[in-house]
Amino acid sequence: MAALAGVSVSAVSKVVNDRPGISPPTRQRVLDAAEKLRWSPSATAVALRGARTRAIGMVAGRSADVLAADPHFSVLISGIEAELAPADYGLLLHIVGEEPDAEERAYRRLAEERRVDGVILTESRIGDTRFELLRQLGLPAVLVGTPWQPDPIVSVRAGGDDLDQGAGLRAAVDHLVELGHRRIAYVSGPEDRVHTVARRRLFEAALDARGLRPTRIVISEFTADAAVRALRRLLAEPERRPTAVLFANDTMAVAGMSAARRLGFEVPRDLSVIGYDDLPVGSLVYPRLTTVSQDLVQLGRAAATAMFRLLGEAAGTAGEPGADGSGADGPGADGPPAVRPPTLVVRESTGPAAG
Amino acid sequence: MAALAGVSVSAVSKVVNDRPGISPPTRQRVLDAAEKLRWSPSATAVALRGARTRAIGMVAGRSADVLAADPHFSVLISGIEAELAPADYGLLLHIVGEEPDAEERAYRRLAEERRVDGVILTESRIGDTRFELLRQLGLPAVLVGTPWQPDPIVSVRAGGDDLDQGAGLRAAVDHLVELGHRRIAYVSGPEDRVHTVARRRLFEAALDARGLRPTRIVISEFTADAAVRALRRLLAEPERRPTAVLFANDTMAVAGMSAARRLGFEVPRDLSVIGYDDLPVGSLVYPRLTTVSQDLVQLGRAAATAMFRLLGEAAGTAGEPGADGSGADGPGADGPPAVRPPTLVVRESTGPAAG
DNA sequence: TTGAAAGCGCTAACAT
DNA sequence: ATGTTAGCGCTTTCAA
Repeated sequence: MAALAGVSVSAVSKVVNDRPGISPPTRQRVLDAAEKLRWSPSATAVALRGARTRAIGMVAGRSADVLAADPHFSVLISGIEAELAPADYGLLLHIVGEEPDAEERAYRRLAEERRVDGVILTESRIGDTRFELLRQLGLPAVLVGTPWQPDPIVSVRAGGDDLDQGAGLRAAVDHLVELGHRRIAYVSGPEDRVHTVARRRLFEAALDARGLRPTRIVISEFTADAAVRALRRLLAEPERRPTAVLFANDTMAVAGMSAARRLGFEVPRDLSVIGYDDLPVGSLVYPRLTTVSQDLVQLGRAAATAMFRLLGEAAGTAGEPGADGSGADGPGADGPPAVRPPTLVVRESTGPAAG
Repeated sequence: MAALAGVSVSAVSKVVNDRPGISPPTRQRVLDAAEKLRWSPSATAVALRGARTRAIGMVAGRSADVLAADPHFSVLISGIEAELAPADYGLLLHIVGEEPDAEERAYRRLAEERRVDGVILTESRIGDTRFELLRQLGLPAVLVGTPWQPDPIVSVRAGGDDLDQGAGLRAAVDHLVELGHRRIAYVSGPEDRVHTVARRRLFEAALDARGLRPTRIVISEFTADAAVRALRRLLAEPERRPTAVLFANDTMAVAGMSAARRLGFEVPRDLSVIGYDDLPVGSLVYPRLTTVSQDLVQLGRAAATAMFRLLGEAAGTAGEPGADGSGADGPGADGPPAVRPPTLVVRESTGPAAG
């Protein structure tokens, strides 16, 4: 456009980027022309020139249908987008299969092809190699969760500093103990994830603090079927039967409740059930699920904010270093991304211990 | 890279694009160099040059938390991604608020900034203005669903041609009638969506075919609360009380079942319930939800495939017109994207009519 | 078979 | 205050 509609190319550039050295009349003419032609700078050209793509990447190393069944991920994405959208950033999603190198390839492409300014990682794993990879690739990264070992990667998690991480689980155990429960079981997920292990440990610690030991810990998988199987085993032997069960997440807890009901146990009369995450499904079912709630949407927002901060610093070499305060310019660097610690939400799936 | 690691820039270009006019040795040298340097063409530069961004856009005109609560969308995305990923296409997501012009702005940006090669639309609406807008913008578009009025836009839906669209609902009604139900209610969603109206009509037609009339049709909203309220009204007057209820989607159906249970009605003993979509949540609950199943993942794949076809044609003006058959090149143009018609999946939430 | 060179739409020096 | 110009990393004629 530019030349055709008014003046010269650099004038246009200066106007759209709010650079000084433009007279009000010229400025206005450019704005008018842009308006009339419905023109706006080509993102590709800008990216080519300046290395800013205004897109953040996410790679999900799971199959499409597993992902579809797991709302956790989509809730997180909602949060991330909530922050990205106003800054006019896009989210570039890449769902790759379960094969380990598919994931690595995806990150490599993202980096080599310069498609995104940075990536957000989730599902922190034990022995995670992604941080190192991303560092090699020079791709700014933010982790949602806790690194498996001390690592300089930027990360966000509910409760911020680790001190508050266990608050929800402690409240859950206290709640059960006050209801008279003494035999409390925990159904964990696959322990190659950091958060899975952390939650289980936090649970054990909370129980320990009340002088109790877990009745059972069943390591299973993150699927509804696995939850059902775990519950079945838990309820099989009458003499060791728990009166309450905590699950590693809401989906498993809901599946567990159904299984209990199917086996003839009424919730919460015969068995109390507690989930983790506080997904919408928890209040859809009957009885409504008591759960440890963490603000996943907020967590997503925090991750995006942290990413903006990271990019702001990275771009600091040549960009606008000061506070021009004009807003509407994307990455702002204000307060630290704080996410409230997990809390217990008592609904209907917990009650006094049977007998 | 190129020059440094071997020969000349155009040689490299020819190699990576499988263009003729390269001797095997040269070719090999380029490949080796690229391998060693872990180099691959910059997506931005390619896009700038050739108008292909290898990204598809999607704009969701809903607030982040509404979206989070609705798995429908994420399942669809899984399907789309399943097709995009192997072709090395990315999905650029934009979640904008409910404000009407925010959505339009998002599409405009996508088009003006040339960030994507095309967009996939969902949630076909009555009086939808998006097709026209996209046409103006010159952005290739594929609709998941049926246009509200005859429109040249490319669209995909379960059952392909409209003839089979009602199969699931007919089966559902037949199933209920055979179980002895005569008073069958339908809880619809907001009728500004095409599919909402279509499903309700299909239901009425199916009922009509059996010589019955719907006991009640309650237009509500697509939320769990609304479903609960609707059900409450439905069960309020004993003399007109239905023995079976169909819901416009699974989430509402699950919420409805819980509400029934809370009101003292046992499902399916006192009330049969049928959902629509067949989302994972349906088999998580007790009793497991009988539902009209459509293959949402497949629908997503079909949309992506249709998009590739569209892009292939659009690019045909200057691109490779023939069948070079080398694969790995992205948009293939094979069979038509067929998605199986909706079918009834009978689980546990339906049973013989009470009394 | 290979290389040189002209842009794609922008931004940032450098003139004017 | 404004215009000119050299690339960013590629693809693609066109010459050699």
